[in-house]
Amino acid sequence: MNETSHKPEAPRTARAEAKAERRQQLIEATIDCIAKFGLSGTTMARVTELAGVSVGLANFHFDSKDLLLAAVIKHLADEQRALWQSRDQGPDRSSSDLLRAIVDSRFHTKICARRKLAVTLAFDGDAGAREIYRRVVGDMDDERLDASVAIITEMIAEGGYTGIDPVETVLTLEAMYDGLWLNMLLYPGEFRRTACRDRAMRMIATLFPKHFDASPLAG
Amino acid sequence: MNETSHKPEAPRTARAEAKAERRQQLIEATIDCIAKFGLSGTTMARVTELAGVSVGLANFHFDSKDLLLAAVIKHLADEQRALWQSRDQGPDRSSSDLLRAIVDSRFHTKICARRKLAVTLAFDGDAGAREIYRRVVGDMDDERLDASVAIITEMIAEGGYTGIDPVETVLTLEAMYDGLWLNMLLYPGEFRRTACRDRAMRMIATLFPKHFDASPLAG
DNA sequence: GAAGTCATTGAATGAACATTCGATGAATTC
DNA sequence: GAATTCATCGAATGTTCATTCAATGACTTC
Repeated sequence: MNETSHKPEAPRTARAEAKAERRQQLIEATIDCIAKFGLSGTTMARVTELAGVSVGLANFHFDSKDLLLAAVIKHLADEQRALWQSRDQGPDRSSSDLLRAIVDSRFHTKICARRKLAVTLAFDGDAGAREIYRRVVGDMDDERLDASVAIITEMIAEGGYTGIDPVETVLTLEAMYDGLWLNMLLYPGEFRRTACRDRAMRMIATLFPKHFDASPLAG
Repeated sequence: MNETSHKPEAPRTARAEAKAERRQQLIEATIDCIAKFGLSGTTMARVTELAGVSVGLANFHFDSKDLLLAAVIKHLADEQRALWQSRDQGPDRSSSDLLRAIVDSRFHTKICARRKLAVTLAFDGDAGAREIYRRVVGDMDDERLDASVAIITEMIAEGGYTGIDPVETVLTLEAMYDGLWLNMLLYPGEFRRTACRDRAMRMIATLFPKHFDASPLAG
């Protein structure tokens, strides 16, 4: 009512607000459904039952199951992007601080919630859904990769490490993060969030001993 | 006919042999189907169409879709186990050789074929299928983990590395292998099998410089 | 407060699904 | 070579799925 913003996403009326909430509610229900039953066990009936609404409503809000799934991915990707970009980027931050911030955002509580890991990896693992997934998430992955490469390039220059290829190193590290995610999902008992984050940092410290005081894995 | 073996799996008649081949053929078709359409897009109709047989036949040989999928997992697991156990374990092999053999078997051509990676990770990613998967594969994972821990424990003793926890290190390395698998599947262009194997070895060399001559990442 | 728009329902629709089964002919046994 | 067991087919069955739609009432606009 009192809002005259140009932003299209700003809800102006009570109805628009309720609509956004409904969409959100359905997205959350879909996340829970995928986490519990897998992508192959996720049906409109189950999703809407979890959300406590009728089957028709989901199609009213998202037009089709595919678009609902795309909205779920987008929601997760937006959350990750927001978390990653909100990291402190002040001009006085050292390269090692920046790298640590990337690791921290990768292993943030919000991101590593079991239900969300389950969804992310479900899309990674399903050939059919992978296409939708990559369209929505690909850009962010590239952004983050570029940022990591820049940071590591700087660290190499600072530390005088020789024989290290920045791109190569970043790809290996990203693979390790992904692998830790997978293991958190598969073996939640042995792979706790903070332990995984520390594991990743320890590996980094071993690679760049001059940037990270103690190298707990090797000393 | 001429065979009087006690082994139940030894085909005695032409019929039994043909039956085993049919089963194998259906398993291969299922692998291709999962790789192409994902677990959620894998139907009995599609599988049997790929195999060029009727729908009824798959149920005749495997009783149900679930049992067919279990047979697929078992087939893949057996292949991995065979490859891993066939590594040279002569008494004169050094600890570093043994560790290298484990990495080699993890990144063997047969294992890293795209269609097989797709299946393995599809089961990892699907909440519903994960249960079947773990029942079949869990044991082998544990075996391999224990073997790795033993090797690394020996390497630590030999090299006098301090502050390294063997279990911790093995879990991190296994996570890295898994992550590299995932990336081979997701980005086959950037992540080639041999490059990934080398990446893993380079990381290991960095951790255990006394056991692996050059440490190509850091020197 | 009247007119119009929007959110919601649940039953209806038709496609796709896993599984069953009788029929058929080929391989095996005696 | 007759009897029997087995592998294969494809149509039939009953279920579950995503999607549609007419009906309803609540909210918004004027």
